[in-house]
Amino acid sequence: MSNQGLAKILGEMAAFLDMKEVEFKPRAYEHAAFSVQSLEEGIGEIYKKGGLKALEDISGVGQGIAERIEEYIKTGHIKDYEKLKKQFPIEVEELMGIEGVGPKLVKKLYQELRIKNQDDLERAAKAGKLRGLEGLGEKSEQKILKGIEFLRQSHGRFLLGHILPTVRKMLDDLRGLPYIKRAEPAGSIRRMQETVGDLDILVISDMPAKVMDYFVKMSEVQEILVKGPTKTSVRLKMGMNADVRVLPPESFGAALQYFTGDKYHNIAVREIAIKKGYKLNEYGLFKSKRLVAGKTEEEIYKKLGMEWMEPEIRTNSGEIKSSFKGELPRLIGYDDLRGDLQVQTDWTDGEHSIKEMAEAAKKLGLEYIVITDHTKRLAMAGGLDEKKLTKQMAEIDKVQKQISGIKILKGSEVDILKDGTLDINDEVLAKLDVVGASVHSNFTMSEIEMTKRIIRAIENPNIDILFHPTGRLIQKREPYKVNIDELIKAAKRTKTVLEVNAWPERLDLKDEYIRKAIDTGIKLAIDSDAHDISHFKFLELGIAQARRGWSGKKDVINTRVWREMLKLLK
DNA sequence: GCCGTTTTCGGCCCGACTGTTTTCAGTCG
Repeated sequence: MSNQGLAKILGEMAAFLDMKEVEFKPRAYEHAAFSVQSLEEGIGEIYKKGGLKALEDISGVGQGIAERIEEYIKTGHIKDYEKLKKQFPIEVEELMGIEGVGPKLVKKLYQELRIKNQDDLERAAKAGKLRGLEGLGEKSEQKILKGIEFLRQSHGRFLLGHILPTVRKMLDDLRGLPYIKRAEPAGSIRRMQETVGDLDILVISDMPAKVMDYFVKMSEVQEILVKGPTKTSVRLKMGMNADVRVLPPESFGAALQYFTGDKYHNIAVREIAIKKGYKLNEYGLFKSKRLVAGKTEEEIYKKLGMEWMEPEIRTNSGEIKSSFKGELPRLIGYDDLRGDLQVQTDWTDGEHSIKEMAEAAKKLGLEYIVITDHTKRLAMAGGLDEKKLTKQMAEIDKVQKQISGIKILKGSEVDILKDGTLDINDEVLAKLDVVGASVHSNFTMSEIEMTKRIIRAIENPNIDILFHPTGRLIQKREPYKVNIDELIKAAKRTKTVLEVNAWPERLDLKDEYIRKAIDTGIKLAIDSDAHDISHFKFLELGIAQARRGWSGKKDVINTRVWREMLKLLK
């Protein structure tokens, strides 16, 4: 039993109900599936702790779906699901994953051609069997084959840190054109989500046709998917899809609003608009046919009785309520960091010397860095032992004398051993300015053991920060099993800072945990984990992560000058 | 089936583009 498994069943039920042309229920099951998918806690745990009531507290889960989830937890099956599956013995999610294939087509394909999965569909399309069906021609066949091909070679979503440079280059190019007055990214990129499905660009121009012609010929573009006067979609060479929409200036704020919030934020805002007697779309906020707001996002939110809110928090997770109350958080700004508390050098697995790293950090406007090379258990990285660490402290003193305008603090990324002890003795740790601790081994322990292990480590009075607290690598490695509530409690009790590691694959803590941590009153550190002079730029991603977790400047210790920052450590 | 900044009943987001159609259904975001 798993959240993923349950979410898949609920998602399939939504699709089956769509195929049966049942009204409204498909959306309800879809919503529930999405919520279950993004749950932090195991569904079994939630049920064990709070029963049916706790299940109903999940967004989009009411009495009916809660009972079916209970049935799933207790028996491993959902009868209603199995009934539907019997009617349609189809890999419905697999089929609908193909671009251009929806529930109606799946139904037709099954009823007419007994197509049950992607392989069946590919075979039928290649054999030219689809074109005979009502409403389908040769082009549909080709489109489906292309969609299957794309699905095979793409891994779906892209890491924000990997695509951001390309996106910014494209935006710069567009902004350089004389007939483009403004070009802004929207969607998950504007929200700075950790992964991005596609790129949405909004443009103001009097010459939409020229914009579209230019756009589809950009060097990043591989092929055109859709080309119209206001909307064009392409596939980029990097594998991601990109959309451009051209809008009149009086609608630009409305379009930004419309295309920035995630689906659930948008639905919620549009419903509020309806209740207040308006209609909200990408062209503006309308009272009957009259445009009442649209030029800026601010005026739209204001007309609806809300305050403008930062894109990063538009996920319908409390921001709308806060906005009505005028209690939106003041998020940490992208220029607020003064230092970086995790930096590796060529003393272990970094590329550059202490001096080179310090100079690069200074160039980026940082006031201080902490040198935190690995310790001896990480033999692979040439981890330092007590003797070498002591030697490095002397070296830092030496380098500090050669460089001004940046403070180099002494630190370490100490390994947390299997039993929660550390691989460097307390006497040496006590001499360092900042000590971070990390788990780099034995990832597969039970949750109880892992939680105990980490808590034991942070109980050490020398450990100031827990680095990359859950150990996940996005799309590569699951976080190790650790009870985050227990960990947060222990961090609070021991005054341990939790890291928001800004490495594109890590972004660890994740946003929900950041919110939990700061609600508990825990301080955070946003670190680049730089192993190279080019890695300090990752700090932006860490700040974005912190913003999505609603953190303010005051929650992050490295927004302070270094002397003040040190005072916040144990 | 869910849900409540007018609701515990009566609603449920909205428009662009495509392919196959002579007026629209399906899909997408």
